[in-house]
Amino acid sequence: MDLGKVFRALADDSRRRVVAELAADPEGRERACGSFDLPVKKAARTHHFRVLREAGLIMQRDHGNGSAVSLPRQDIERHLPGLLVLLAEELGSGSRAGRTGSATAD
Amino acid sequence: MDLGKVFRALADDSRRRVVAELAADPEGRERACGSFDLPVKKAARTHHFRVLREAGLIMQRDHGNGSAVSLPRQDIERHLPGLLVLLAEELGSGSRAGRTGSATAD
DNA sequence: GGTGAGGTATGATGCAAATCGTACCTAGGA
DNA sequence: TCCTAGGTACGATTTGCATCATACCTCACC
Repeated sequence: MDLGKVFRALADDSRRRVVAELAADPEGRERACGSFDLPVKKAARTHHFRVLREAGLIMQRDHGNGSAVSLPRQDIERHLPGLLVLLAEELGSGSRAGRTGSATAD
Repeated sequence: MDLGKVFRALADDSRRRVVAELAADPEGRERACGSFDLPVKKAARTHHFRVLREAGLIMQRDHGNGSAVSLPRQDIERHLPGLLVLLAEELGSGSRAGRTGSATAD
């Protein structure tokens, strides 16, 4: 697992958002690619999913008509322990502060 | 602490190397800025240190004549638990095992 | 005071990445 | 069958970033 690819993938807000939303689901369910509310057009979205895939941060399953992504949690937790929690936390604090009294500005 | 800045900072090999080398020192000592063997000129090195500083990944102390950097370990461990271990590990495995052609980085 | 080494600031340049439009493909429903 | 919706492929454009050369600054040392 290439740390360079991983960090480059996560450097982009849209891509980080995708992984974070997947990580924030306690059930770890698959999500349709179109279900992410990204501020980009279709082509760019496809591009982002490709970058995430090549970094090993998502798995993509093709339905022909549509496709869905999910998180290889075991792989990620083994190679990048703590990362998913981190991303999920950022997501949470972005829309609402839920941390234990630590209001220190990020 | 801005995850975007952190990941963008760590997306660059030279910068990741700096943090990794600092993290790999069990003593957590300060290091002179010039003591890192980076394949770039002075100006680019200054730039990299600035990016790392603004991401909160290093502290820089100025001597007028020279300057030294160190790791705000507590801060990093609190906000990004596990990161330093990860980087130090990459450094260790990178120098021994054949990484994909990164020795020609210039 | 002069010199040299280490850093920084600034402007320019080249490359990689992000985005878009468009064309195309596949599946499902009218 | 035709139409529509979700994805992908490809080319073009733009933006951001890494890098450099150069000039300047600050200190240590002679």
